[in-house]
Amino acid sequence: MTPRALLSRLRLAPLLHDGHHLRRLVSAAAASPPDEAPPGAPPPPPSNSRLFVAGLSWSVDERSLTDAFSTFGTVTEVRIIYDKNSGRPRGFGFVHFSNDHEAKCAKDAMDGKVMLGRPLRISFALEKVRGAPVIVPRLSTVK
DNA sequence: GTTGAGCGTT
Repeated sequence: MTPRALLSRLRLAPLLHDGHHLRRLVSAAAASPPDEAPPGAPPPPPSNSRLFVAGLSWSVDERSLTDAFSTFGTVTEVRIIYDKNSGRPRGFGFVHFSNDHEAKCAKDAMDGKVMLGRPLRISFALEKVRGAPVIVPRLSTVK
C-alpha cells in the first residue's frame, strides 16, 4: 500500500490538499505590520476633528452649542451627553467638525470662554465614534 | 427647583 492510499484510508488527504488555508494565514500574518509602538515613542495624538466640551451648564442644549461653534467651521454633529437613567444632562458633550483645522480653531477660540455662566473646558475627543473611520496613529502620521 | 470632574444613551 502506498503512503497516499494509507492517507486516504485515514481521511487525512483532504487536510493535506487544503494547504492554501495555511498559506493564507501565513501571508496574512506577514502582511499586517506590528501595531506595537516602539518604546519611547510619543503618545498617539487624540482625534483631531472632534472636540470634547466639558463645563457645560445644565441648560445648554445642542442648538446653542451648534450656534456657538459653527462660526469656526462646519459642525457635522453635536452631542450632549445625558444620564441614561435620570435623563439629566451630564454637563459635557462632543462637537464634530468637518476637518481638524476647524476643530483646532474652535478649540483655541472657545476653550475657557464662559457660556451661560460657566467656563468651557475643551480638548480633543479620545474615543472613536461609531461609524467614524478608524484612525490608527502610526509613526509616519505623527509630524 | 439640589450637583460640577469628566471622554459619547440608540
